[in-house]
Amino acid sequence: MRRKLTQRGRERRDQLIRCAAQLFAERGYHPTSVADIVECLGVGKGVFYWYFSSKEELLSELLKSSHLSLRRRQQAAIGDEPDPVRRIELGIRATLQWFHEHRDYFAIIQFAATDETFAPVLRRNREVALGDTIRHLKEAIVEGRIPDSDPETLAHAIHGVIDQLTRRYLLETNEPVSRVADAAVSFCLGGLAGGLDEGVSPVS
Amino acid sequence: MRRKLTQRGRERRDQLIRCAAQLFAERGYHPTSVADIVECLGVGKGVFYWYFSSKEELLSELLKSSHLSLRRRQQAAIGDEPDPVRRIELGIRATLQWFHEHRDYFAIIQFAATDETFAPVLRRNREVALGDTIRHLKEAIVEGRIPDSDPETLAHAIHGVIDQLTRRYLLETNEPVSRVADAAVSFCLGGLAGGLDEGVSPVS
Amino acid sequence: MRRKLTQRGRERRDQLIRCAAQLFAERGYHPTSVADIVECLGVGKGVFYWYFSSKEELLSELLKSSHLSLRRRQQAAIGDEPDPVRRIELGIRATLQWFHEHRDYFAIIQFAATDETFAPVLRRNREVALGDTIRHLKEAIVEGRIPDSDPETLAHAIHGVIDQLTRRYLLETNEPVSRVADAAVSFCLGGLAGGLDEGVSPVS
Amino acid sequence: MRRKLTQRGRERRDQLIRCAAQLFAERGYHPTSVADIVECLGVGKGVFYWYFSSKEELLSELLKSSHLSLRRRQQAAIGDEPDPVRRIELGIRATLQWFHEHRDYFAIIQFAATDETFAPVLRRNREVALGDTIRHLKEAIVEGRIPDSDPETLAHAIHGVIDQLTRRYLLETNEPVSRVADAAVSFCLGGLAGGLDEGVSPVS
DNA sequence: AATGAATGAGGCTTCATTCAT
DNA sequence: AATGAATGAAGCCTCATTCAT
Repeated sequence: MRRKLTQRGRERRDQLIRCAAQLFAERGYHPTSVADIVECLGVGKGVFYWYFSSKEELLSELLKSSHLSLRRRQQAAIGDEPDPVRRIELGIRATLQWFHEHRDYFAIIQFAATDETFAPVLRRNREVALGDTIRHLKEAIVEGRIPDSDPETLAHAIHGVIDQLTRRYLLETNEPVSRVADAAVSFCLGGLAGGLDEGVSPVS
Repeated sequence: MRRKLTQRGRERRDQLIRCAAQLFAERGYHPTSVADIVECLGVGKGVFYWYFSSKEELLSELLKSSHLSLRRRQQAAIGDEPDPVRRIELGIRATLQWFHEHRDYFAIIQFAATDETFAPVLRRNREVALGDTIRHLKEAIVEGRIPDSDPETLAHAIHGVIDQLTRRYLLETNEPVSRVADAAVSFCLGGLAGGLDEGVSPVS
Repeated sequence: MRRKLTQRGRERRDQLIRCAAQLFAERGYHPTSVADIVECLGVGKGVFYWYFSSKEELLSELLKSSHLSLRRRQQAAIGDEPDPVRRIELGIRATLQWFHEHRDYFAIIQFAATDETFAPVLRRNREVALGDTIRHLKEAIVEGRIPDSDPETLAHAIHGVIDQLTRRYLLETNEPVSRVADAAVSFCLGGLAGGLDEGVSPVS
Repeated sequence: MRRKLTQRGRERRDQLIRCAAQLFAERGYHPTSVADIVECLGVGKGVFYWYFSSKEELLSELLKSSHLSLRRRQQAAIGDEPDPVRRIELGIRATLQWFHEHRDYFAIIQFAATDETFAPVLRRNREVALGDTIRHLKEAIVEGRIPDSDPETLAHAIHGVIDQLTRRYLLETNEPVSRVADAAVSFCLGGLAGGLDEGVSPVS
């Protein structure tokens, strides 16, 4: 399937992914037909199968590229910040910001997670994402910034908080990102006891 | 669609829900056909539509009844515990225990959350679940047990942690429930700083 | 299938026919299910098959009994009127009156006429109805009251006029029966040239 | 559903309508399945839904196009005949001739008239057909060719005669068209009193 | 007489995918 | 690269009918 695409070709491909993302987000993956996708671009069905070998492949590609995009954003936000706890905080904020700008992807990822077909891609994505967080956590533990406990579990917990707050406050209601980010950071760093802990100042 | 059902009828209905739950969990809602469901019971297709007006209705009923079951478990676990923070902890542990025993439901709920069709039911379920948690949180704040911050947000964060740890350690790997529960409780009460905080002892 | 029915049995049977007639008229024969029919009576499906061996049989019975009812009305209206032309007129008026009171049957008969399954019953009914009209016509020709032409054709034409005017003015609009009857009689007796011909006075 | 069709496409569409017409006429609308229709063309089931959005739509289209065809025939037959009574006669003859050549459509229209679903299309068709007849009748009344009475009612009566005689003599028996047409014209112009009225000679 | 339950063929429609042009 | 057309398996659901009680 790997094709060498011309400039125009790459654009078409992206258009297809974008259209699909919107439709998948609105109606779900299964209820969206290939016909819907190409119709939304006003082209024939052949176009779809020129760029993707199947509907599944399209979603897989979408998942991969969106994850790449999110990760780039996180890395840009973190830069070369030396403090690992601060890096975690910056990562959380960047993630929320990214989801705020790409609401469509949230529902799609959520769905893909329920379908064995896409498990491999998602598994890989999550491995990477967790790896990033775990790296920071380990360093923080080594530096004595946070108590010594299982970093993998902590990473999962952090991602859980982000997921839930994203869903609720970025998608359902329309809270400003910074407020949600403050809450997420606060909870992750201090739990119920946290509040806006002084020791961990918000991004200034 | 409300029908007067005989004893036998009610049993059949439950069998259908159970079969469906298993198949939905294994393959997903859309990929599971009504034919699959009745075949798994060895009955004719008409049986399905005698008890449910559509596949959608079956899932809605499933979501409602599983939520009821989970909530009963939580209430039983909490009993008349006077300490609100302790009630939260007991709720978290009961929830994890329940999901451990009803792994099937997790994936199904996860999927339903991605499909607008089931939004109404899930919304109601979540409203109730959050309401329970929020009640404890408010009391805890009043009693000065935890700092004064938005209880709704805290409740969401707690649920997010539970979700994620459930998915990871109860479904994917096979951690003992108590260990996962300890981690969840610890993170929720103390965040990254938490560890197994002394002030909040695990269920003994 | 012929069963000896108790008094109560005969009533149930009639109730079923009446319910069915109403539903058939509203939605059509095929789109009305046996389930609909028994539900409209609030009884189980067994009842239906106790009185009728099939849905087809019900419609056949309905067609037979309604035809009988119409014919009785015509005979009552005609009484022992000696003038054959007048008898035709009285028959036309009685027919319109009957359809006015049994609008439901019109659509049903109309439908049955399009389905080979019911052709035999309808054929018989029509044979009888035509026979009645033809008898009057022949007598009228013999008596020189109307010119000598094919009475069968004339009978068909008369029935066509009645059909059409019934459909239009008794079912779609809500003209008073007498007015429609006047028009039908006038057209049948005098054609376009007719008007309200003096020689043939309306029922007084 | 409007699609841009190629030449080949338009042909397929017509083939489908023709096949359907034949089957509907033979077995009736409901008893004919989409599967029957495509099988009769030897194509896949998808083809049907490429050209029509539903079985209902197919019948509606069929009703519209057949009505158009009949009307064209009538207009061609009437030409620029100046005498309105003569125009009516020519119209009657053309109609009978058309039905003689398109027997299939008669049963279908008859059925459609019994199903509320198709009422809108048929209503429109009939409105048009009646309008044509009424126009001639009004002119005839103005010119004093026929007595002053309600033209709408007269038009209905005429159509009723045509219907009935068509059904009987063109479909059930196999009378020559001209003889049936003579009878229809005669009855419409002169009623029972008519006979083959001298004043209105048959088409010569 | 009557009921709730069950049957299973068959109906309409969708849709991922392929193909000729 | 792209299109309109075609495929046909499969999906959801209906329904006349039968059966055990």
